[in-house]
Amino acid sequence: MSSNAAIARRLALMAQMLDLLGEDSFRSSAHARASRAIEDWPADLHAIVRENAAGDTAKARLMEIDGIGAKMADKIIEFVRTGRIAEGDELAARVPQGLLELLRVPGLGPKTVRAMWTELGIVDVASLKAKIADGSLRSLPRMGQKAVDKIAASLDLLGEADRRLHIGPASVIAESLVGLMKSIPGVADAAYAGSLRRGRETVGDIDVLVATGDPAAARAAGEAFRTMPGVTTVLAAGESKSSVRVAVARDARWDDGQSADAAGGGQTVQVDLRIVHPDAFGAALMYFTGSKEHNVAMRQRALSMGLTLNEYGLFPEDSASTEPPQSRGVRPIAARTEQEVFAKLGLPWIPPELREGQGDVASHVAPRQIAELVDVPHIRAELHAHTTASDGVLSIIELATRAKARGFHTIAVTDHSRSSTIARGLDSGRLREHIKAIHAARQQIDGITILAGSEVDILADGSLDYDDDLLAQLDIVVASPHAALSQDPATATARLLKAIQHPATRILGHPTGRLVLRRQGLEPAMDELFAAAAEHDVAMEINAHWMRLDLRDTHARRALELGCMLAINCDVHSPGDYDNLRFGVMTARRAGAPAGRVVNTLDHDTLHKWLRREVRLSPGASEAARGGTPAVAPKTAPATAAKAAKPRVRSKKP
DNA sequence: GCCGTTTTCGGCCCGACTGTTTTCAGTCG
Repeated sequence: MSSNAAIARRLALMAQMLDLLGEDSFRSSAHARASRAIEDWPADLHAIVRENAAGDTAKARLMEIDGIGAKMADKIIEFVRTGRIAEGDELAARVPQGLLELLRVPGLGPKTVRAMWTELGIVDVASLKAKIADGSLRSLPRMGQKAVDKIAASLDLLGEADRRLHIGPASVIAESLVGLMKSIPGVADAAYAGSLRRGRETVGDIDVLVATGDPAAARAAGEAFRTMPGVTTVLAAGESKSSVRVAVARDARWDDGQSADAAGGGQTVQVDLRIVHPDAFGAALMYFTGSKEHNVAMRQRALSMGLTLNEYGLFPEDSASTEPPQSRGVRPIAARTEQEVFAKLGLPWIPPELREGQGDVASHVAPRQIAELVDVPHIRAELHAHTTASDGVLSIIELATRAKARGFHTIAVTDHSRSSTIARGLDSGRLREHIKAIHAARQQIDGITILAGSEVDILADGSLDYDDDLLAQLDIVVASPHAALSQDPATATARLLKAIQHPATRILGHPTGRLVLRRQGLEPAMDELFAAAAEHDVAMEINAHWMRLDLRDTHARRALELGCMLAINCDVHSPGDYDNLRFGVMTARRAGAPAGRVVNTLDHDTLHKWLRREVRLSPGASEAARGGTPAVAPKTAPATAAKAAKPRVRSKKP
């Protein structure tokens, strides 16, 4: 767990314990909000506290984060210095820790769990099961047999509900469902929303929106949704909202048997369907895309303009009425498209990837920066691909043909180096032959340049896996860590720095080696890597495979701030891997990356000059700051290099 | 516990669904 995640988790637990104790709910939500703010914060809070040894400086820096006030900053500092938060320990002493597990049961919230605890002495899953068995759970207020049955069923699925799903398989489910909905007569439109649309690397559920003004079509859509293939449970079935759980297909390449649960069953994911009128589709899409923080900020912005915003549209605010405007027949000012709602709020259309509530609604998101954000059509080259020579399934020609069909001008063949024995890495002799084969393939296909490269292992000591003479013969070297991924941070930092400094290295491939939801990977000092990469003009890769997404969004944002170039590569092993490009692009967009900072968007000549080190592209930290990237700065720039990049979003206390 | 172009006190987003109720509390997103 990264250090920010540890702090975030502690504060989230405190929020839950406050709830269970029946304390002020706003105090609880303040802790929950702080937790979310920290979890997504791009800079390492431990570093901020350590680097600002004077307590007041660290505190001031922390308080620049939206949602962190004086007391929360003190708690963070205390946690960094001692590994504990005294107030959290006191709460933990008052709350049976088994109750926290109960909060994860779908349908059980703090009020109910608190009642179970105080009325019936339930303190954990076991005692809850006992009270269900002896029938005493029914004695709680508003606790009927149906509710008891539901809780009993949920208990069996405990742990499943909060398992997150990779963006790759989630997209497959969402897109097939959107297709199904659009095929229903009378359905005007359908789209997925939620964290999937924002391009988060994992999602907790899938939200799909259907637009229709026809009640019969609405009923048909709901029915089709609840009976589609893969549905294991129907959780809710209303007129405008249904929820189901759907079985997730397993992925052969990454399936190591661990994804099945103890009972041998597969993973499921919750899918929510909302049916709205076409006239309100934009407002609904906006609402269900989130994030929660973004929505709160948007609503607050609306209120400050004398308007009120909900999933039915943007309305004039009428504080005299308690009934919502759409129920009173008030016509919305804007509702049909997202664009018009943003416009009426005086904002440019903010791409979903930037709607994380980190200042995106505040005034400093410039239309120009949004326009410059990298997008899939900008990508003109794939610089990390494998063939049958190592662990790919395509030949050189097949690889190039598919790249050309996508409109790419360059494809780099980068098979594994000799130390990656499991991936059939090439020894020096095979690599020499492979280079010849690539040169021969060039003669067989027009309209695309095939580069002879290698994905060279960064060995545990930071040296590269071939000798310098051989490396010098390659058109491109992607240097990547594959083994020794449990090194301590200091060793990992030195290792990767050495690889960046090697004159042959052009791209640092999947820099941490993490696998999403599977493996933590290396935890080097990212700022040091990015500074070195900017200096040596090495591009930092965003590996687009949904299992890797390495660099992750927050790291990529930091890399841009420190003046690095990025590379977005599919790490192609099979034909379908080219389709992962969008996940890498979304990750880059979440980092605020302009197309001009991604080497894969370069025209042919510039790219090849860069590969030959005839031009330098990395702007470096000071230039990057002047360039105003990334598109959305956090509330304040998290560390020194970016401090000059942006004015503060808004100053808090003087 | 946080926050401020209504503010340093008094607010804090808003609606659907469920299951339990004859009008609503709790959960969820």
